[in-house]
Amino acid sequence: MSIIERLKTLNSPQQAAVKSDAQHLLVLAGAGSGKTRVLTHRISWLLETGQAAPTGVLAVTFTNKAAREMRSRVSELLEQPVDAMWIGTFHGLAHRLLRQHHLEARLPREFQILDSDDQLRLIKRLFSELGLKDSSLQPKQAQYYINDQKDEGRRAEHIAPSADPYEQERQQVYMAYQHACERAGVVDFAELLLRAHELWRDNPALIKHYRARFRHVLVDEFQDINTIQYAWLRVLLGTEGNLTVVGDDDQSIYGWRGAKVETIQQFQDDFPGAELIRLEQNYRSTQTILAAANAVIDHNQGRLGKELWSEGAEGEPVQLYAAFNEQDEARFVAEQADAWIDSGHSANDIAVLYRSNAQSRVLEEAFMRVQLPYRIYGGMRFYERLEIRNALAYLRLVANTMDDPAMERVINVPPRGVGQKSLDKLRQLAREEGCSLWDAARLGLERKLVTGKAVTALTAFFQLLDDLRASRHELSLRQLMETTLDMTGLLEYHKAEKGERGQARVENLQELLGALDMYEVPEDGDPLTEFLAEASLNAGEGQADDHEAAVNMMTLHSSKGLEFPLVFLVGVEENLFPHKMSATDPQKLEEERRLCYVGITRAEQKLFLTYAESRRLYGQDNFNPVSRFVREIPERLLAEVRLNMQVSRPVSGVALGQDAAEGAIALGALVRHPIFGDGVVLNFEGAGPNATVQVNFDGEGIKQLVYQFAKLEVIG
DNA sequence: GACTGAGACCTTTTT
DNA sequence: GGTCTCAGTC
Repeated sequence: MSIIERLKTLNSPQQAAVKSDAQHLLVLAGAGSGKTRVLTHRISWLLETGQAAPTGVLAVTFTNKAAREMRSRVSELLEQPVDAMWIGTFHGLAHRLLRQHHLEARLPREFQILDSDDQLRLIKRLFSELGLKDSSLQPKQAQYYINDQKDEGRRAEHIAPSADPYEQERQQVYMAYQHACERAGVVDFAELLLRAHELWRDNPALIKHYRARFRHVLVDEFQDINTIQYAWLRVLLGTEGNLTVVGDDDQSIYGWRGAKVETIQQFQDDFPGAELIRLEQNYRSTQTILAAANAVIDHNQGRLGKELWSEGAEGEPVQLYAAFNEQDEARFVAEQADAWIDSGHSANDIAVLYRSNAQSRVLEEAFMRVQLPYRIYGGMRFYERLEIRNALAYLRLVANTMDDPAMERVINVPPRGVGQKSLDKLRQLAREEGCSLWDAARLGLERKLVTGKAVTALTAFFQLLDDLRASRHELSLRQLMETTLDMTGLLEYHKAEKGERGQARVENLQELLGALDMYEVPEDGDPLTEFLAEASLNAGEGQADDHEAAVNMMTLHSSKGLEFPLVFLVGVEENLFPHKMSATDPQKLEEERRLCYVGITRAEQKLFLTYAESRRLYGQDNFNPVSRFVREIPERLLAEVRLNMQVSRPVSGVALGQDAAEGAIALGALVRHPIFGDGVVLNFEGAGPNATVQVNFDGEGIKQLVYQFAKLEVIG
């Protein structure tokens, strides 16, 4: 298809965005408005009109998935591979730069990437070294602190000393952590970005080269950008570079990990004269669903402003179901999903979205009960599994003996008799000598600091690793890994684990061997180093999808970017959604609202909102009112689902009250009390004249009433 | 080094 | 309520 023909498939704002010759362009792309289409068409437009060479384009995303999709769609449009183009994630591109310029970046050639888990382990170790074991500061918090600082571009030595002891400890850990990373030649995720920024900022010749090269920079999901990523881009752009950003301030939901909505909101202040194009026509949802989404997000302040519209069908009202507890809610969702599938739809077309992972359990049970297949997004990913990390840690040591986190991980896995005592001695020695744990272990052997079992164990360990290191370039990656698994006994060790766990681990290790077989060795760079980096940067999708059709269950966060004909948004209750952690802070509350907007706009045809009058969470019963977000949806768009059925009791073995049995009043019924007003029936106790009823009254809370005196009027 | 019990934790997640 | 971590014991 020619460029002209292709442009005709776009609507007019989309065309304007593709063809714009503004130096700085902000495309405000609402949910389902063809954001990726615009981005990919714009890249191919720039190339085909000769405004840019393939080597002159830098396109950045946040996830590997998005990067892959962009690459394949651009390649499809251009009908040729686009290998010359730099399309990737912020971390991936930063990594590429640092490899190419490791000298200027003051990094060892074979630096390795430290992922979150190893980062935390390292911090824990530093805690004991620094004597912070009993501190009120937790290793996890220190980890967040360090990453936050790096995301803001702050180095430990640049932070002004604080008088606050707690703050001092955090700074102390940051400092020690940084030194440990440098010694080991490892770089964490945030460090990739920070280093890449410093690399460009501090090397005028280098940045001059890249500025001349990347004349066109394009950024996807710009609302998710953090401080250091933005700084990195701005260094690259200088005054001459062309920048296109695509994003939606209403879908900014990652503020809690450093993303700054303000950056997109103030784009036109940073780049005066920037062109702003809004994509507001939605190709995904019914008009009713869009109206609901618009109504909710309209309650936020400081938006760039945008109103989604559609030429599509008006569609059904949004269904609202008031369950009386979380069991009932889950049962309702499972039954509705089942009915929809029975009417000829695929389970794949259904999504159940929740605010927090803790909610998934009850839903899973309900789905199992009606025997509906489901699949849960998120969770442990391939390269995060223990056995995989153990195996890769050996390879990391083969690549770089300075890698202390790797050494710590495998020095006694599988157990070979280097216990806590010996290990402590070796750590101590490493500290004294200022050397790696590897070298310390060598020294320890020489100086006979370790005894008995540890001596034979370490001798064998070094023999093995030296052999592996020597044969590293003769063997393929697979052979190297196979030999490692075999000689270290790691495979045997995991095989011996009891139950299905052992078997699953062995299977995963075999899959790892398969992955090494399939790995395409890059033209430049060392295969092993490149593979290890790839494993960290692209930890792998969730569990491999079996090809059976299944209902999709996931958090609202992981639903961003996806769409489904039928969506259940469950647990729309105050304290759960918006989450109580966000209730007091207006900024956080707005982010929750954006999360709600994201959730609603996932739905194409039909949307259910459900909430529970009573919810058991962390072993406690909670009675939360319906979420404010529901109340922000105009009533004309909502339809309350009333089930014409007997609601089963959650607690077994307690007889229903006499009157209840007669049908005068049911669990979940709406009742009116002369004094307390309206409420919902939560529970019955006992039978006969002394039967009591528990009612959750609006504004009054929960009351226990003796039924025969309560003068309750059933109103729904 | 494996097992056990007490205690702490409990929002969202990518790279 | 469930899970995970850590310290203590065999």
